[in-house]
Amino acid sequence: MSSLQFWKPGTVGPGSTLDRATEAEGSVISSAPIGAAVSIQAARERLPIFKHKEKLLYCVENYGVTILVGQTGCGKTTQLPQYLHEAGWAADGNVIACTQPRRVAATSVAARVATEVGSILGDEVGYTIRFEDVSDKKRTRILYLTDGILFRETLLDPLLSRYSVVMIDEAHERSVYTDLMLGVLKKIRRKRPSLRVIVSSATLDAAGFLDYFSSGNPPGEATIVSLEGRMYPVHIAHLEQPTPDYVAKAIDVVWNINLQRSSGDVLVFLTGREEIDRCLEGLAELLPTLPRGATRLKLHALHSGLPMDEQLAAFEPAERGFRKVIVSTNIAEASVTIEGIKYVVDSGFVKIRTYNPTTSLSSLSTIPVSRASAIQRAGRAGRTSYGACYRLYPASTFESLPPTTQPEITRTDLTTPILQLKSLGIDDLMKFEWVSSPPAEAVLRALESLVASGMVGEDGRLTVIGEKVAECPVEVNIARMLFASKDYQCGEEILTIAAMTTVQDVFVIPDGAAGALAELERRKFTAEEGDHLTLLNAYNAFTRYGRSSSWCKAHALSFRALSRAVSIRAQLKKYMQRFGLPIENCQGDAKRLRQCIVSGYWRNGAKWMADGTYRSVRGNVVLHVHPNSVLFTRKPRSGWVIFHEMEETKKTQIRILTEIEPDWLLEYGHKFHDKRTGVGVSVR
DNA sequence: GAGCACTGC
Repeated sequence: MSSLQFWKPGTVGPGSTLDRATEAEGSVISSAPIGAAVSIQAARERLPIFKHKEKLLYCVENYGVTILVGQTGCGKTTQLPQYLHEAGWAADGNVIACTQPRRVAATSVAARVATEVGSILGDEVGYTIRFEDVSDKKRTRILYLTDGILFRETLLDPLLSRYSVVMIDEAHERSVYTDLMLGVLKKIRRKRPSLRVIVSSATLDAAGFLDYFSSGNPPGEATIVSLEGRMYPVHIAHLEQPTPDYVAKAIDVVWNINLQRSSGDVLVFLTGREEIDRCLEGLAELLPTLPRGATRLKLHALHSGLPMDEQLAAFEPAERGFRKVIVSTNIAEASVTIEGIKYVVDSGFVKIRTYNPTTSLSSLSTIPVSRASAIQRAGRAGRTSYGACYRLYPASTFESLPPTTQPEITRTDLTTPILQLKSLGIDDLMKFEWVSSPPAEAVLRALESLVASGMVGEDGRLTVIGEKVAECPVEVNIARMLFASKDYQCGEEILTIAAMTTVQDVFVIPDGAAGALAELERRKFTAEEGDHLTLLNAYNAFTRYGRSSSWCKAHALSFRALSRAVSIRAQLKKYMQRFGLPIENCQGDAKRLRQCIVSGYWRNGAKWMADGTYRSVRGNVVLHVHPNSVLFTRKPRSGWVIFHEMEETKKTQIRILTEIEPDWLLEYGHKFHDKRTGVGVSVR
């Protein structure tokens, strides 16, 4: 067993967030004309330090766009909206909006600010997230919402006329909706210059946002505000040599931290469930060799696939005499904060989903993290006291990492975003000002698929059904299926299937012997026809047995997923009623149901092969059935299926399958054949 | 015959 002696001490470079974190608390406020002050570092050096919040107000009041740099904990999210309120920005019925990429952030921040203001949550201060609107249309002055909700609001009110200020918080995370919102806000400000925009980021790439808003606009002035957060210094150490196996190295390092370093919990960043389990097994094997008198270890896994109670267990403080070790995915980088972490072990890798528009395949691959991510991970060690971060790669590797992660909009399926942009009247997508442009191929393929599915006409404009589908908060294929349910008289069941395919991880599979048990439980719901109907059975059983969490546990179902499906179903039901779609029961006619599913997913047909794999109708790709499918072990009687989605991991896998008749595919293939190549679906 | 990073409407 090696010791920690080989660690080469080092610090993060000047100008990085961590470096600045060691500075005294206080706020730096700067203002400079657009174009002149593109460098935030330069602006910081030039400009005076103010400690009075009035100065902050002044800056925002005078200029249209504000770029805000401040790391977690500096109070930008909670304080700035309050300053704006005090300064009168919420007068005359105006609302100050602050967007968050995640639901938990929107709710928890709103609760805190409501307390600080001395108001009841939902009165002067409120929040809006999907399924939950805790705000008052007349009384709420400061509103926290998810960026997805605000984007949806632009579909109804294209100028966002109820807001005087929109603050896009955590913009550095660059979620799809953050990027779409920024694009739309730039457009809105041309028509309504009185709308103030604040873009808030924890990393220094914020200067890019300033460039974005200033380009193509008449000369004006923008403001750069920089707030310093309160954080403790974190000592950074790198490996001298790269390691061939970072999981083994992580085990080694955690073990040595425990033997050689003072008390404090350890957080390990790995990429996925498999690595986490391997790391925890390795540590568990070492436990019997722990010297007498050494601190004992309490081991926790943390990833989104775990049931809620197991996730929460990782947040509980360890018992006296124990050191907590949490082995986590990227979920601990930004989504959750764990108190008491003093040591971070960073593999330097992350699993990321990318979409290939040419093959319409999304794949999950392990890639090196960005420098911004590595800094963010290290920062997790310095929230309650000084800490240390052990990077399982050399310092030279850190320097060669990309500065930031590729924005999601550049590596995702654009079908839904483009449908929504068109609904906003943005028809010429080549002229839309993206913060980061997605690949042209991705835009073209998305347009093609919208034309093929009848959402967009040959003129490039939305069709009547396209307008309606754009309003529905589901993907296009599901919306098509909902609309088709009128013809097949099965709205009630299709509504459930739509909700159940939207949530993931319905069937819980515990490890080991319990896994086999879960498999047996799942068979109770199995429908011969395939996974869609199996999901329908599970949902119906869930509601029949009182939506109880203990019932779910006994039947290896995820209570969280099913509860979410109930909410989504209720929301989609409202849309169906609004569009005058009947919600009829199919009277047990599974054939009608399956035909209705094909109406949305006819492009996802596949043919069974003798070796147990499938071939896709489009492209003749070799497909493997996901082990979770009820058709994993069975040949479909007709030899044909349609599937909900395909994904590339080690192999190309298809999930959620239903057996169909091949001529159903032909029916839709003729109706909506591929306009570009002139080739329809061939079923032979 | 075997597996899924994380969000959001």
